[in-house]
Amino acid sequence: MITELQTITARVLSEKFDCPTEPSSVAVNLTKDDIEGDYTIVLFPYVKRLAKNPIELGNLIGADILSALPSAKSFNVLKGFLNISLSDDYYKTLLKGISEDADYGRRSRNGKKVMVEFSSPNTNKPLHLGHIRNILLGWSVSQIFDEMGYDVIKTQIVNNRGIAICKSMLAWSEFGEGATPESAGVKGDHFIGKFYVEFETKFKEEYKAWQENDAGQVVYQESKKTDQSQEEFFKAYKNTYFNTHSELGGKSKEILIKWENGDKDVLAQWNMMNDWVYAGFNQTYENMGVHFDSMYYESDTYLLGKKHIEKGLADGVFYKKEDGSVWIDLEDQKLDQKLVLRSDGTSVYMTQDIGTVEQRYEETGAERMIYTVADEQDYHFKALFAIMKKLGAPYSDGLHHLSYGMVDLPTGKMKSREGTVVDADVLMAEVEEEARASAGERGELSELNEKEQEQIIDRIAKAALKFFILRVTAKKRMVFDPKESLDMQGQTGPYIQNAYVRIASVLRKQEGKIGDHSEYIELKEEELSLIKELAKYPDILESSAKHYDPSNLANFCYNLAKTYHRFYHEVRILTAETEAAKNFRLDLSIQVAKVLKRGMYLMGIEMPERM
RNA sequence: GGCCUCGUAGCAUAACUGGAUAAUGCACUUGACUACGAAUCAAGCGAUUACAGGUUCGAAUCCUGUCGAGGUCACCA
Repeated sequence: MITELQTITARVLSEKFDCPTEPSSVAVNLTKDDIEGDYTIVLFPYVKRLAKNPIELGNLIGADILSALPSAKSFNVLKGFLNISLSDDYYKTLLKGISEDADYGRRSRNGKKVMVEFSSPNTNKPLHLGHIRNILLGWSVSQIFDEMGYDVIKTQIVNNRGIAICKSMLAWSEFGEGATPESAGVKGDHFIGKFYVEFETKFKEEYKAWQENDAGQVVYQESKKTDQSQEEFFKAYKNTYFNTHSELGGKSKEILIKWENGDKDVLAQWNMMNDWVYAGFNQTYENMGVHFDSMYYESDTYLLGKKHIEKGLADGVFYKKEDGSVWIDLEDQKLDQKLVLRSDGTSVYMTQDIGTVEQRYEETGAERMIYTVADEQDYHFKALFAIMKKLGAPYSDGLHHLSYGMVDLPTGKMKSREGTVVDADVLMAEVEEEARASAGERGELSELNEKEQEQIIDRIAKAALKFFILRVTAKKRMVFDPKESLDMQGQTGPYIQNAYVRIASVLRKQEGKIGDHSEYIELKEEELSLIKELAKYPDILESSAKHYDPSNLANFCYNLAKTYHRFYHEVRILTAETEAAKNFRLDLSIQVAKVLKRGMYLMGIEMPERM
């Protein structure tokens, strides 16, 4: 419809006013709610160019549109805006189209592959609120791309190596007394996380004791800067202490070296402990309703990329310093000089990422790759993509960093050191408890068996949590109030589910097939609004994919549900004035339910049939 | 300090990506269950879109400056 209006307007302007205009340059918007009309053409640009009265110009164009476009019913001109109203018949046809399309909004397969990376946890800590946002975004964007016709490969890279995991291993060996997640009755990831924390605690004690004894004091007196307090000095010295003096630090580094040398015992312990963690993660993923198509482990990828460095050196993309380290100059992109290989020839983070991208492209042929990573890494990905472009990677334009803002608590930032991290499992359990309580109060589920009740409660709880997070524009930093995520009323996931449940309930009471409604001609305001809302859906999907942002879709689902709730209050369905009206409203309700269910599904939210 | 984000009612978020009188929810005040499900609906209260300039017919949105918040500037990942 928009293109038709653009074409006609451009033609009128070109032919009648000798004002050549590109159809695509004509601004056509949906008319504001409180103004009569459906589509609005913005006339200001032409008013100026033609030095014409906007009302006059609008009337002329409007008249032409009316005669050229059968579905146009009337028009009005307000200031420089030409508002076109479309006929009820047009909207009935629109509904018919939606009704006949079982996969409304879904595009046919385009044969292109896109790889979406998300979650990407460390194996020494359980998942937390930040991961939840990451996972929901990654999952949802994956689903939306799938809906847009892509073949999507959902993947994650697990950071399962390095000094951090060695700390957990050491703590387990020293203080674990052979315990396992099973014997302790703790989920594997939490079990390991506990040992990581224990390491840090013991290390802190050790460091503190050292500071107070002679050895520490000597170092302080010898190495301090002038005017540096003891406290400041030791804070800054912590890493050096870990690397040079600490017994615990030495032991964990020893483990790391053994790991790198392929020591059998160390690898066995590492495998065992990682398996515990993976099992824990998988439980959380399952609870969140997500899964992955492929996995990458840093232990496999951390050496990748070196050969690309060599090739880049040969091609003159990189340069070598005297000490043997390899760099790239990105100053032409307003980025800095960036290290890509250490002087001892070992990899850095960037080396590894270069290697991993190349590997993924070789393995899958994906021409687009989306990295779901928090915005603190904006710089890193800018640099990575710039490097890939300079290396001449054919897919470099298809690389995208799905950067999202950190999640803050009402009390401020989440800090693991201060114990203010919101654990993913704990949070989900809390929301579930709240959903159970409200369901219990309402009593609608009492006739169902326990298993059915639990499934519904689970869906309501997940809807509340997921919608709460996904409705916020991805790149924006957001404040997460755990209390508000427990809300089930107002602008929430359960509100949307409720609209669906109402429809399901009406349909249960309707007996027999829904008949014809072609006789129902004059549509009510509430019915028209619903069709207009439904008609937006394909555009919403497209823009969500274009901007890598499910929040469009989330807000759309809310608006559709809201429009339906209003319709439901204003209009009788099963006891409608005529049979045709009843059939029409049933059809309309079914389409709303269909779109709500699909839209929410794309965000990983399931609809209950009752609640 | 350089670079990158972001400042919208008490709070949390929208605004079709430059369009009309800045929208929604929470909270607060009212009203609507003998009604196809009240996790709902209707009405009210609440904003100089951080501030100051500029561009434009038109700015929350673009440009400049100021103030404020965060991130990042590792031979860590």
